[in-house]
Amino acid sequence: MEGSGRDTGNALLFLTDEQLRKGIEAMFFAYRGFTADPDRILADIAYGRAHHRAVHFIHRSPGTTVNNLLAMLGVTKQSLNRVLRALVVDGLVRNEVGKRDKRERHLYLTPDGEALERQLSDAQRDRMRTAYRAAGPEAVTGFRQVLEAMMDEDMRNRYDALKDLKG
Amino acid sequence: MEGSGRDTGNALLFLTDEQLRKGIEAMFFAYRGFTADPDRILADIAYGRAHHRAVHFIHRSPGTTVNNLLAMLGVTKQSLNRVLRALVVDGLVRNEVGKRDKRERHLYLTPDGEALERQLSDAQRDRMRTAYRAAGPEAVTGFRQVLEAMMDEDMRNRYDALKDLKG
DNA sequence: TTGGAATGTCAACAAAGCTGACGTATTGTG
DNA sequence: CACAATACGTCAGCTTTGTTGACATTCCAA
Repeated sequence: MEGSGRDTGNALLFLTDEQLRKGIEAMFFAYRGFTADPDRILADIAYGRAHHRAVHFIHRSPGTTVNNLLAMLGVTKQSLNRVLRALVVDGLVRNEVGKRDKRERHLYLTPDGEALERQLSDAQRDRMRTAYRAAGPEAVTGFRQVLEAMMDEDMRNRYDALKDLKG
Repeated sequence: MEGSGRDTGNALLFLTDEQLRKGIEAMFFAYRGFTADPDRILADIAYGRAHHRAVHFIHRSPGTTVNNLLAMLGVTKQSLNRVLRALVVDGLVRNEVGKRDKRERHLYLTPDGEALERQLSDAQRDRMRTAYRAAGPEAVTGFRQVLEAMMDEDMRNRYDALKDLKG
């Protein structure tokens, strides 16, 4: 129960149930905002969040396989397949048989797919940028620290794997 | 383009697309963790996240009306009604006709409902506490600042309205 | 008092998750 | 080589949770 040292008795006041509850509610309402802008765009073209996620991660790692994507998203292949099929039919995703291993299908965004990805991520980044700017660099560091500490072990692994790509 | 003053040219490096993308992905994976523990509990009793949200907000403002709850959750009344009906049938929520306005139904958790709420929020708070402790008080402040800046106007109003209840 | 607004319920449907089963092509192994 | 394992796709059917539309009840104000 002894804190960082220089503080006396109330060093852990930020861990009270009240503070934690506020964090929980902030997380709930903020996530709404986080998805609101892409959701609006997607609704117009009869797509949903599942399509957004697929497009996002294919953009992040072009040539990824269906299995990789499955592991990223944490859904069943049946669920992903439904979404992926629509994206391929609509010409947003290209589906290439593996050269080394012909069982694998490598996924790429078509130019149209890239355009949609940009539209979606621009909207989401705009909101993020506004929030970051309002809060300032130190706040952003804390924001990221708490989020990373909140992830499950395997989620953090997926998150870290993405960082290695370009970050 | 001139920043806080003491920084020179790269004061806004935290606003690069790369940084924003990391924030977006952190938000995605962290939200998974955020809901994971309650989801596990709920799956055992054949409930979902919608039930959790209803129970949470009824607990927060006992006696609230269906309309209040609707505004909080941002779903249609038909969607909420289904969830609410199940909770009432199962004896977790009590449904009281308004005294002043008989059109309104005031919602309260029964003792069983309170017990479930405690079980769910304990699980969620535990994860939050662990994350908060790992990140430290300054990080938590930043975390909350960014989240609040990320909310839509009306979401922030709802969030603020809850803060006023107990502070 | 009567018509409109507010509140809540019932019915039907859609998106997106799930399980289970099965088929097919390909790869790796005993 | 024969056979098991892997990667992917698909069909069928179910659940949760969102949506619209139609409708009953209640309140309030013109």
